[in-house]
Amino acid sequence: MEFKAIRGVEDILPPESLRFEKVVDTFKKTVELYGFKEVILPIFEEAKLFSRSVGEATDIVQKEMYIFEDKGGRVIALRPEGTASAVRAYVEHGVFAKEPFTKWFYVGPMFRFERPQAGRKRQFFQAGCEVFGLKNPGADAELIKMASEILKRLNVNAELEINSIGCKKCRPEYRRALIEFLREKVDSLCPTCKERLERNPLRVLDCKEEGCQRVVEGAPKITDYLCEECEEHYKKFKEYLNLLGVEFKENPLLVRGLDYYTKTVFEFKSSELGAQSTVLAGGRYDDLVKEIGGPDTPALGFAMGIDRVLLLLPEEEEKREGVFVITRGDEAYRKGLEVAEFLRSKGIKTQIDHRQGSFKAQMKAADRERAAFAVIIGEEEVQEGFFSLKELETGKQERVESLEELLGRL
RNA sequence: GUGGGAGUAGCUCAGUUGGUGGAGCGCCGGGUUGUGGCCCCGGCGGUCGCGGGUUCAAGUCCCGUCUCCCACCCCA
Repeated sequence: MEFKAIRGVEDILPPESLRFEKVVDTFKKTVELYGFKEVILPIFEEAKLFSRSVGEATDIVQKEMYIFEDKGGRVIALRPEGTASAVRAYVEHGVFAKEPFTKWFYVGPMFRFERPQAGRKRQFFQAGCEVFGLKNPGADAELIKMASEILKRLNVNAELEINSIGCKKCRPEYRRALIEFLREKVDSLCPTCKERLERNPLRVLDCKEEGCQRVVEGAPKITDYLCEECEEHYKKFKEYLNLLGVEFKENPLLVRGLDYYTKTVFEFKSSELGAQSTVLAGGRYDDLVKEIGGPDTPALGFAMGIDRVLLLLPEEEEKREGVFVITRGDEAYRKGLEVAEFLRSKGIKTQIDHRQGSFKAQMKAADRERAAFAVIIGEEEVQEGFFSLKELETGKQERVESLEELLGRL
């Protein structure tokens, strides 16, 4: 085969595409219930936007971005995530000046140059939400409640883990304490963690290496180092989660891979997914809007991995719907074309068999297309001026005299 | 980027010590000159991922390469 989709990029054909749409539709309907409105954001941005927001030191920026120079000499990156663009748009259009708080959602492809695996493609799809202008812990709790509602409606079982990673006031102190602790045990750490120690010590906390995990068990906990404001926020946040009936597990080792997070972080994980188990995750990022050039504005959000949700969705049988028109002979075919258009004009999904094969072949097609009814027009029907209407589920067939009567029977 | 497994019909997979490639499902047709699903019969369908090598002879052995899967890593 000469042409193939490139590595890590895949086509989504029917019926999979129908399930994809169902996931997006469920997401949209749920978040709209909470007052979120859609933003449609560009797929590429100035590369600098991502190094600034996601973090210069992160793997996403260091080795996973698709970067190229356009013909105008601009350094462009395909977006590896959605939050950076949302924040940029929020600042660029002065949205903060128009409304006290903002709730946005977006859906679309993201790009990361990684080794492909199930649940990890180079082009993958996220549906995400962002909230700007709310510092209240109730907003955190409601956002997570909404996220759990989306998953529930999709019948996805996932466990929620939460943590607080503090703010720019208290995190540096914890960071110092952690580095100090880890330096003493440096010999027991894996090679990657030895490197992480100085540059990004929090990442050592969720290393899977057994030796590192044993070290981490005795390490200082971020939650013991939170400043008064962060501690109060975390406490209230948990209270509201309980109030809203959201089950969660506190995980003091939960840190996120992107630099912009502050205070609340959370992750929904599924045990049915193997290594790529995170289905939906996010957190608060109170400093990012200012970092991108806007006013000091608290914010929070999450993204859901649509491809991963799709892996968890059961395949279901397609429901019978609509009409399939079967004809025999030229005059009947002409009549059939008219009937099909008539039914469509009344909002009824209708197909007609253009192949002019045997009744048997056409009936088979009607069944395969999962039509609810077959309208049969043959010689007899043309001569006497009626239609035969067959209900495919039951096999019952009846004589229908007019288009109006046909419509009434469907 | 590292380590491991796998690529044979549209799909799921057999294929022995190297000797002219099979099944089930699906698709098309017939059994029913006007009727789907169940059953029976027949048919279409293959560059054995790709390239090279060994051999009289390669799906099978060797080398390279691409893709998928698993783990590391990363993350939604």
